[in-house]
Amino acid sequence: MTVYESIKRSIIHGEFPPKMRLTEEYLANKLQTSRTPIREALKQLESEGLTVSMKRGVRVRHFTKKDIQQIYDLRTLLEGYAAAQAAIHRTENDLENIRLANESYDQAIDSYIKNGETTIEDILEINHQFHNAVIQASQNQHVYSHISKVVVVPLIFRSFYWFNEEQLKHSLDAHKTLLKAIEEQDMERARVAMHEHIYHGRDEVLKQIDNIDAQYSDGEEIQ
Amino acid sequence: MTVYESIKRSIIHGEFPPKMRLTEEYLANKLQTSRTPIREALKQLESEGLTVSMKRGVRVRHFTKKDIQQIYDLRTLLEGYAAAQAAIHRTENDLENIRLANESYDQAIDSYIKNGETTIEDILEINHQFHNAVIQASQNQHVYSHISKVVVVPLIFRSFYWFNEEQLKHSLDAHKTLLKAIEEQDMERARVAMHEHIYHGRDEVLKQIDNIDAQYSDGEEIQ
DNA sequence: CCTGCATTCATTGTATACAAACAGAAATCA
DNA sequence: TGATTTCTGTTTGTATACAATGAATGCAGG
Repeated sequence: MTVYESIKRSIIHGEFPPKMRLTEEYLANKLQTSRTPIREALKQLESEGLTVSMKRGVRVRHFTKKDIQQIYDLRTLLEGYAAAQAAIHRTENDLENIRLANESYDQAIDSYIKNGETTIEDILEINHQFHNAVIQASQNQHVYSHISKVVVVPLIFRSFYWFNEEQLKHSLDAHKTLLKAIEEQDMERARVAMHEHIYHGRDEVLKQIDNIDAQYSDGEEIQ
Repeated sequence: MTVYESIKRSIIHGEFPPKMRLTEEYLANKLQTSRTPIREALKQLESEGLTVSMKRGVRVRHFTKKDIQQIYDLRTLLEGYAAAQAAIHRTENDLENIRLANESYDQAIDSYIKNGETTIEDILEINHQFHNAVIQASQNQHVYSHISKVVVVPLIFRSFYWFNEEQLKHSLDAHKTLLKAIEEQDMERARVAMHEHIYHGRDEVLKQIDNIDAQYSDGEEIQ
């Protein structure tokens, strides 16, 4: 794992919480390396928006509720577009990949509900694979980099997630609707299916944020 | 000007042409600095997609015609969204900024046509200000970072641009239509106006690329 | 007690030395 | 001759020393 990936992981997993100051020496010590690779990694993280730098030093970015809303709006737009394009441009091979990811997702949720070995982390990962398969099928190489930027942020709130059986099944249904629309090359239905799917996720996350913690109100600004 | 800005500028202005290898020492020499700041800048540029790194070293990214098409599609999507949001959410202050930028644009084009002191570079800059004013009015802080990523790439082909009187006036009309839609809070008309505006630009750039140079065919891949 | 200034400390910015890795040339052997 | 290996030079990766710069602290004067 590179230095960059390691820091990113720590941010996403909440080990480095929002607003935490990241000094170079601290990170260098923690990751058993020198400051040079740390600085490079921090520059990358900053241009991806996961950190903010001030006159002196850099902090983990704090996202307000408003940020989450806006980021989800962009994600809806971008993934909706990807789904619509996938409906038109998908090859047979792409279709096969989406079907496979869909099956894995089906099984994972089944296993999770039946108290199998599957964890929430597994489900998130397989969900991610399904979405990636759709993006791949859109045949637009550039859309991926934009989507990955908006996908990461809500993961920071992962610890809040609470998936009940109903939500998971709802999500599975959404994937199936989407798959069908892409199979039938129905651009608009694909877009709408993706829109609804993501908006549903957005609502869930926002609800959780509201319930569990008040520190994400819009009042506070990113330092 | 920071090291990062300087390298970026050189890429955009074609001084560092596509596929050119950028060695750290060369850049350090050229910019009269050491390798450390150069490496940081290169990492940033890479995560913005302006360079590609190989096993050894980094090169200026080469964009094919297909890349340009896809990037313009994304720009259309994103700026169209920004325009629609601006129509709903713009404040009076935003409106004033857009109007001002529009006026500057009007004057600049007038001056350019009448062989005033205004250059194409000036017009590009003022056009940019107008678009930024619209993005600002959308009230979505995050959309800007995505748009700036897709706006930069076509600039690399700036040397191909050929603006005739007709095109400039067409562009000015488009801005005015957009401004009106935003004034009247007509979301859909704002979106459509922006879509058409950008698609027009896209067509022009693609036409120029076709005419002037054959090296951007899809066959070649980015090394 | 508060405000402005100076000193001190922590941390970042930059340069540079050295180690590691890769690419290309040269040499060796079949 | 052609393939494979070894050697060599160039360029990147990492560590570290030192310089520069904010931030914090304390002190003096109003």
